[in-house]
Amino acid sequence: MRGSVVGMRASRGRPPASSREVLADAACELFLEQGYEATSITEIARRAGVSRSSFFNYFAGKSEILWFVFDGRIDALLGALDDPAQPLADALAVFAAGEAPDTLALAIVDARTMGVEQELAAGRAARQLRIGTAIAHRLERDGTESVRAAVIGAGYAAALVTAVWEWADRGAGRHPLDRALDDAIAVAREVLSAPSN
Amino acid sequence: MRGSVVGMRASRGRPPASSREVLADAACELFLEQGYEATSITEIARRAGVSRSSFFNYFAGKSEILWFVFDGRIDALLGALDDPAQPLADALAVFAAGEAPDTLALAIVDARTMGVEQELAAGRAARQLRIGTAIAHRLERDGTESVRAAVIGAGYAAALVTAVWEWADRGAGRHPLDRALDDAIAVAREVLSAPSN
DNA sequence: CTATTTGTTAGATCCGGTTCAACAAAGCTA
DNA sequence: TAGCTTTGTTGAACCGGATCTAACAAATAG
Repeated sequence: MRGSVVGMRASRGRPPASSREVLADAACELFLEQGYEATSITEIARRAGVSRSSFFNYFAGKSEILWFVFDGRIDALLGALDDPAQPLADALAVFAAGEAPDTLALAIVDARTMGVEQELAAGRAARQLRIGTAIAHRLERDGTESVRAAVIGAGYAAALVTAVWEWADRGAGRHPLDRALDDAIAVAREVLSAPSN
Repeated sequence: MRGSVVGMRASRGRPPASSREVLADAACELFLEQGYEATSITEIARRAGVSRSSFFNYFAGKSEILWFVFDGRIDALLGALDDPAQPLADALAVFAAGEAPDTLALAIVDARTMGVEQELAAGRAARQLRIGTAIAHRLERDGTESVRAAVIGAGYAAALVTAVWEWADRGAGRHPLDRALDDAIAVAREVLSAPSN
């Protein structure tokens, strides 16, 4: 059974000895056992059976373990926002449809036992701002004044991220994320519908 | 001329050999000369005539040099929001009236030459989220549903922070900050005035 | 003068992150 | 089969931010 991971390897070169999944699983185990801060990258790599150096071939840093799925959604959203033909509502729908951010949900639920509250707050802030400014840029490009655009963008961003948090807090598996996101978007649209969008 | 800094020292013990101001000035000089990342805490301390260890008696970290004035305003805002008697509008006015965040303004204007864009983005995100969630909590306490509260809070927060950025970009000294903030708050209030606040 | 309080300092230590050169395993081509 | 290229792993050194601690210094109160 060669090329074990998924399908056949198409490319040349030495095959990877591990995968993001393996690393992420090992990391989440350790986070639950000892907490996020107390777990060093060296330990994660050791448990995953990989060298510390190799860890950085899979993740740019420790925090990325929590965020990489979520960040994938954000990238998709930003791509959709860049397309002038696609209306804002459709771009937001793009964000709502995507892979479920499991590692993030785990971190949110077990934030206390993981001691990951600091990182979660900082990471959430960075993502929310990224989403908000992207939407704001789009609105500015379409002619909206800058402060107004910032307010609207931040509002939608807060709706999306808050929805993800509430979804995770309710037990990520039990309810579909896309529903929660659609509802949140609807609320935001209602609140943000002052004279001229 | 004893107890040089400000007034007489009331308390016992060894008097401080330096001050936040001295450290901050030395740091800003170095940031402008070599950039933010390239300037180590050791260098800052050396230029200020203080040991590296001592630096941490004045600032919790390198980034705090940029943010401590701004953070003071945020703390004031959060305190005002905690007072149930004080209406939201008044609390926002509290934020608008305060010391001018000079180190931050410098960093914003010279972000490129300082190479401080990363830190500015991350720090801004953290502050904007902090403001936004504080306002949202206040609204929730007053009976607003959570997603709606998050949207409104994030909107006001974005307005405030965006206003500070635009004020700095225009050359912090040339225009009064409080005016810019009042205008931004007005825009936010207008955008966020959907059915039921 | 002594005790207490406050602050400074050097040093060790830890960890995240970067960089680099050496090595290993695969496919491709002859 | 023998190289060559590509891709990936590994160890080691290095840097800087941050924490901690014990020793030292300077002021005041009694």
